[in-house]
Amino acid sequence: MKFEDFKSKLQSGLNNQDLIIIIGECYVEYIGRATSKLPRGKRLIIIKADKSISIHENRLVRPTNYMMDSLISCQLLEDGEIQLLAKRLKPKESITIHLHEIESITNYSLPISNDLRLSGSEKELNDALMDDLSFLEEGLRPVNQQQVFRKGICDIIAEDKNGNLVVIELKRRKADLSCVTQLKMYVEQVSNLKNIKTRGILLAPEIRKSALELLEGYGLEYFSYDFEIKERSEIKGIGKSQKKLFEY
Amino acid sequence: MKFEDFKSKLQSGLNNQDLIIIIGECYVEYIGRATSKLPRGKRLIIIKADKSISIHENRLVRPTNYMMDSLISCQLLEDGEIQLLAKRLKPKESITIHLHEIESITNYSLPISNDLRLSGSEKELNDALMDDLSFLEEGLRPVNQQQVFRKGICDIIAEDKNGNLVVIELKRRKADLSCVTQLKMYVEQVSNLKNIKTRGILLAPEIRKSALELLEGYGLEYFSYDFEIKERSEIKGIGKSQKKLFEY
DNA sequence: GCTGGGAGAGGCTTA
DNA sequence: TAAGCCTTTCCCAGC
Repeated sequence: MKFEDFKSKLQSGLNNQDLIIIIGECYVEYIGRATSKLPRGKRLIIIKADKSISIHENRLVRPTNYMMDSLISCQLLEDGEIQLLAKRLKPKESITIHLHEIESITNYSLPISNDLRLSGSEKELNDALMDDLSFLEEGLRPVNQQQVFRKGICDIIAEDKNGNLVVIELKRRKADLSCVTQLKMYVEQVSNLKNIKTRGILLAPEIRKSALELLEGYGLEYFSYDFEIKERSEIKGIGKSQKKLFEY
Repeated sequence: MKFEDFKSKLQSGLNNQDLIIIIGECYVEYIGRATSKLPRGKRLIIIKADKSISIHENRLVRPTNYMMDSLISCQLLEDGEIQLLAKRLKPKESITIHLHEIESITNYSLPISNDLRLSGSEKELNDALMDDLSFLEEGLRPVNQQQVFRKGICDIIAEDKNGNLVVIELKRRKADLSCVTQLKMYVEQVSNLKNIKTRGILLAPEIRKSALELLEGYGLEYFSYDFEIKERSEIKGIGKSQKKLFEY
């Protein structure tokens, strides 16, 4: 494909905010947050209306190279090579696509919409949980949701029937070590701040064995729950899997 | 586009492990780890040789819907609607693409390669650091790299000139709260296991203010460093940004 | 297969 | 803009 044809097609697509699909033999270099080289091979290149660019191989969901908010240009080198360039200032990074052969470039007029409607996010579960904490534990009542602390944001802060503060960390998937350390940190923060005995509850559908051990060692509590996703997320039930170890 | 034409083109692409590009007006439903609905609109659909499928809008690098290792099929409903289905068993999930109009379906013969060569990963920095710990602190010598503990994996364990164990957590980007809690956990683990005074050093190019405060509160240490990425990553220098607070 | 953890994480929300 | 954090995280390496 001639450079002039390629360039005008590309310019037209960029101007119209089309979705641009390029198939071609190329060698890709990235320099920025890291560096990478993608040896010569046939690839799919996608340029979208928001100036995001991505280079895909014929496997995996994620692109091998990509950039958001890029400045896109192309140039013809003296030796006849066509280069497609994507640059960005913050962070400073660049993708250089050495196009040895262009099999096709096609522009598609697609709306720049943003209308995926997702159900079952943690936010929804959080709201559902806040509606009624008592089925987690009798006498538990919410004090605050998404409380911002000096260091981090607690999902839920509640008070139990004995007047203890309870920090609740909600997860929508199997809890791992990081969930436990996260909760631990919040409990420490709240405890220090309020200078009051504070419990910590990790609420997740499942928990990894090592995470449960760590949690128990910290004197925190774990509750399991099931959730069903319909129009709005519903929490089906709470299973108390673990009793508090230390009464301090 | 006629269903039979679409179906045969799709089948051919799947059989040949082509990269398949579909542009069409569609409505997408996802049920699985969450649920989502993507209202009718023109979208890009990519099917790759490894049976990964993704649906893209004309913005963002990441697809709105996607699935790995999917079983892909298509069917014609009685009312004339063409459906493209992607299913998976573990986790059980499904994408249903209601194709109202097919603008194009194109198969591209692309190799199923996996040859991105990335430099500047944490692994590389780790190796570079292990070559000489002494420029971090005089007398510091490595004991173990990537030590697997019961709960988590330490980046580096070293011994300082006074015989104290030193747990080093290396990050290639700005350290946040989770880096600190992660290091804290390792230090606790090592300290308990070996029953010996253990220091913890967080090594990162930058650190967030709140993370530094938390780290200081825990009696851990932070060192900043610069790195340059060439063929192999090189660590340019170590800056001691923070002195140990507690000598316990 | 599960687990741990990095990623050029991306992307969103709020201070 | 920075911080905090969820994600259908994805993806890989190790066990």
